[in-house]
Amino acid sequence: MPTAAATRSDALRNRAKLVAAARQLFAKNGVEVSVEEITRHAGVGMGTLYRHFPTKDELIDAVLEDAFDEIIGLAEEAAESADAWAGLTGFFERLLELHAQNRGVKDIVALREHGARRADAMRARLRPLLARIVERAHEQGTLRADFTPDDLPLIFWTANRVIELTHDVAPNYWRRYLALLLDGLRPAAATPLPAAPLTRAQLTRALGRLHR
Amino acid sequence: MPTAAATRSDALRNRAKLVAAARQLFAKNGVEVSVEEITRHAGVGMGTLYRHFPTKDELIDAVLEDAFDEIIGLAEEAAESADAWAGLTGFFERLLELHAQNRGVKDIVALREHGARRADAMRARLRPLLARIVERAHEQGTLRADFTPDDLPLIFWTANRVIELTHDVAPNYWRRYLALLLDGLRPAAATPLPAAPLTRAQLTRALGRLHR
DNA sequence: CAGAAAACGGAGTGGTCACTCCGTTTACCG
DNA sequence: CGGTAAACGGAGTGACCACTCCGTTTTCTG
Repeated sequence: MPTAAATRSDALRNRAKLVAAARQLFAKNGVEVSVEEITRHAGVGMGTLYRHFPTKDELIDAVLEDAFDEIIGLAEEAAESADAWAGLTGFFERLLELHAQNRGVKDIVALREHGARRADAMRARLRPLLARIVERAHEQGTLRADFTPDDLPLIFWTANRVIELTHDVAPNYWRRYLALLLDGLRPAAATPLPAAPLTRAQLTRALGRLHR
Repeated sequence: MPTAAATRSDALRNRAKLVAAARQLFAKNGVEVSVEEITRHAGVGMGTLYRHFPTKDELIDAVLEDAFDEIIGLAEEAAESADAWAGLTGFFERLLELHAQNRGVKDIVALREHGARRADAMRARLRPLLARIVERAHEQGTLRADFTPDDLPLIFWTANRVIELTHDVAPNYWRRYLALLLDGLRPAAATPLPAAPLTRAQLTRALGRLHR
């Protein structure tokens, strides 16, 4: 009776070393660090990396799994908040703090089609949570009525840009940007908007552009 | 009496062909088109390009000269507007329209240190004009008091990001974003901001990050 | 403890890019 | 025209990237 071959101990060890090295490097420099640098940090060869992960994106996916969970947690917490506006703004503050201290996070939303199983799953779980917060904020009259859940990526995209540009130089400047933008989302500030929100299909296609 | 050698006619012609080809390609695809593609479109060899322009950035600089002038023109027009708020918002609308139809424009602010003589000059001319508009809007009470001229790049940076991501898919979506953000800049919308504006030095360093 | 299967490492491949070098062609002057 | 300096073109260079291939080493099993 042929037992399904158990994974060898060195294989397990090396996989763990790779993930640990990648986690550290992604946090410091974003996912664009070269695979060569990752293997060097992990003390293994290129072949080892590509035996464990068919592609760099798959490694990214594996490394960012924790971050996925953390983000989902933030959204669940936000959805439970009695004050929907506070929940929404708090969610963005936390999410962007995460990005500010871990540059890998910014790419979570953006992983390429292929190695993005977990990222897709995360987005799918996130969507209804955020939709509910927006809906409840509308009901509570604390969010302008013409703002839709599909406008949310706008906040993430643009604040990420601010973080990328200013984090090394003024690590809290993004908070100023976020405050300015949020002030425009209050019902009292609303003036008629000149263009429609994105459709789901448009949003998906825009997501594809996130990679350079 | 040795006359200073007059430039040969073919050299002049080829230089013009290069600039024309680059202008067209930059507008359609942004400045990241390869030099090989530029020479192919111009119908000249690589050597010819690099005899006329010591570096790709110098070529970019030459090509975007017109756009520089156009932007300065927009700012002057805005500075003359009696209603400073209308001038400011109009300026950004026009500037971003320019970007939406000419992808090269987005890089104007960002040219690398070296081949950026003209870009630097443009920024230097732009700064006092924009500072005046902001000041007058403050006087007229149409812009929140805690918004400074050094916060203006925020609008450009973030709106550019929206254009890059959505232009092919929803060419006017950036207008929606701009409207949301501007609604946050009105005095009535203002809540206290959690972080200071960038200093001039910080701004300069952040500019350096614009190139990926 | 032996030998087969599994895992390893890292030089090598193929792609892209900006930029260079030099044999060939062209324009201009007398 | 004819000779010469200027300008030309494009294959080649080197740097970087993700990814592959295969001779060598390690682990585990009987």
